[in-house]
Amino acid sequence: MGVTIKDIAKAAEVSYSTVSKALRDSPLVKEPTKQKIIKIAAQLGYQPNVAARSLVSKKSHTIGIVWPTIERVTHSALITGLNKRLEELSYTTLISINDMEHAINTFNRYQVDAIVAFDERNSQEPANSTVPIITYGIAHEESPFPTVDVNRKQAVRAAVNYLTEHGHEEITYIGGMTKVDHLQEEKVNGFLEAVQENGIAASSVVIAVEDLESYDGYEAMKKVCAAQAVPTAIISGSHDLSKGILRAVHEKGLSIPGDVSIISYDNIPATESFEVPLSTVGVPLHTITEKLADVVMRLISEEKVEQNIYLEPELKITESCQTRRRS
Amino acid sequence: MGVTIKDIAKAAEVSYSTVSKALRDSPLVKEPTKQKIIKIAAQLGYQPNVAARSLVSKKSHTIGIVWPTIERVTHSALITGLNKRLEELSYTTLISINDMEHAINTFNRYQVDAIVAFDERNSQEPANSTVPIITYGIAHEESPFPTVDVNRKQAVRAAVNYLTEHGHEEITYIGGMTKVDHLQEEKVNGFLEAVQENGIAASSVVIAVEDLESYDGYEAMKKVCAAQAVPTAIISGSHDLSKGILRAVHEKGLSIPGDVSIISYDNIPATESFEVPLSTVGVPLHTITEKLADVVMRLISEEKVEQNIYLEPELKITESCQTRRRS
DNA sequence: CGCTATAATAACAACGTTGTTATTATTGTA
DNA sequence: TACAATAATAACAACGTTGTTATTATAGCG
Repeated sequence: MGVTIKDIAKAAEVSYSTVSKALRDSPLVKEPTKQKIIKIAAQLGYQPNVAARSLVSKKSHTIGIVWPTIERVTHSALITGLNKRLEELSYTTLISINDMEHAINTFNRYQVDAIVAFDERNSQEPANSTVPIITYGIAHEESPFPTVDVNRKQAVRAAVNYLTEHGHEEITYIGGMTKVDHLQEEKVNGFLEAVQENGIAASSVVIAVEDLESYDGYEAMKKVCAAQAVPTAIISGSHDLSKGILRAVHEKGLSIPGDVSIISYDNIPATESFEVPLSTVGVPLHTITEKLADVVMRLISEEKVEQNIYLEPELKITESCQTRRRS
Repeated sequence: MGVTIKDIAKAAEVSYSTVSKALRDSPLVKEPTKQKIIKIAAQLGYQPNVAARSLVSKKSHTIGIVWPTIERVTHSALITGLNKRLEELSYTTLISINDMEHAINTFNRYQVDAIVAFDERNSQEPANSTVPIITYGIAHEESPFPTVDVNRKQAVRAAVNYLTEHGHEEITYIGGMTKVDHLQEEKVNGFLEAVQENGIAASSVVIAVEDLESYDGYEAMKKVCAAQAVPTAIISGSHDLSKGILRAVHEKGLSIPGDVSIISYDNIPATESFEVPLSTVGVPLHTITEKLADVVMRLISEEKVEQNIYLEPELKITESCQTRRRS
């Protein structure tokens, strides 16, 4: 029951090949004819059949996204953003929440033009995909695919450096520490390296949290407050953790930044809606999606792409930080 | 560079139409020939081209899911489950995180066989889709589409009834109450109706929470504990809220079910991993996805489908509830 | 052995679109 | 006015697959 170019051709009293050209805005069609055809197409509610189109063009104008961990909220905003950006570039996204191999099979059938994989454990085997694949996560040389990587280590280092330069000598990092999640591990490593280099390793602490939920931050911060020596600055490993940390600070009656300065790692916007607008360090979400879409487009047009693409984090300081007098 | 049936035909020295039949397991092909073709197809890593297939069959074997609110975690498990079920039925899902209208246009181009909409505010206008649409949410007669609805009101009523029958006379409901979210409102209404009918309206309380996160439950429960008269039973509006409620109870040193009985609304599994396995009332996730997939299949094969399909909740009582002696 | 009935395979048209080639209409120029 | 050059449109093939029809190979039987 779908409207095809043949229906339009009949209505406009031209051949269907003329309709095809008119709708693709070809200069081979006279302007008035073109206008007439476009108008009729709109009236009939014509939607081009992607199957037919991709069959002949060998392009589907579709990007596959592998996202096996749909429950992880952190990535949701990322995918939403990427999807929006790709729509702007008139690509459609096909999201698969299966494992890599299964997803690639599906995507091959659909002849997607490229695949973006959010699978953390980027598989070592080259996974026989006929189309370019790009992964988001931790870059390493052996990866068979180009990778876009947020430089998390650098981000946390920047936060530590900033705080040290502003007189802080007791800094506590609250975040995930499981070896499994490399993304979290990188941040911790950045912290440890930086405090070492700045000579404040002795007075610096890492508090490991179970999960990255708001409540975990809350509990961790309560622990921190209970200790005899409260640090002068906190670095939080994620946006959600920061929410909990703020609650704990609030309950304890401490002031920010009077008693404690806080910098939160994140790449989500919306940190401004907090009671205290948080200082943050990380790559803006917009930058990541922009870059991912950009690389995908380059891969599709078969341009060369660097193996590892690092995005540099930005340090955004607000009133949640203040300079510390040496005591 | 993709492998087509013609490549297989050449390798197997048969015509391509024979290959097509062999791969679709047609009885028109002799068994040994069939086996040979299937083997070669596997060797070459053949994946049928969906574009070509759907062009000729007018079926895409693809289901579109409209999910504009990708950030809502609650639905994630639902979509993951639905996706898995549809895969079993050899359908692929196309998830769109755009608004209904935009999504329908995309889906029309892709010739999806049906659309499942998780958009809460199910639009009144019939949205000119050429394929059947089914919505998940609150059923009402005017909706232009068939709707699968969890009977939330009934669920909470069942919880209240159970508790009343077991001697509880002071019950508190903790949950969302904004008029905007009908899904939450229904539960509250169920509670209010039931306490009224059971004649315990005077001693029953509704605590409204801002959001449905774990922390909101925690805060609400702390408020409850602080009051002079602690209720003998709590009904929680969601799985996440329950997590926070349990923390608060734990902190306060109350025992479950000794001091307070708890029933949690939810349809997510994994409540068993809690310290105290919670009593729950709701429709099992599995039942919902099963039903949704079932209805979708019926719609595709053009069978008649009821306008509103109600799923009856199940009350699952564990050791988090106990009978209360009248004081 | 020769013929028909049937099994097995091959050839072909169609799905809706695009790019190329062929045809027809229009214009410019001597 | 006649003829080429060019503009506009139409016709056609192809993309990879499926369902239908046509052809060829095999078996059954008198």
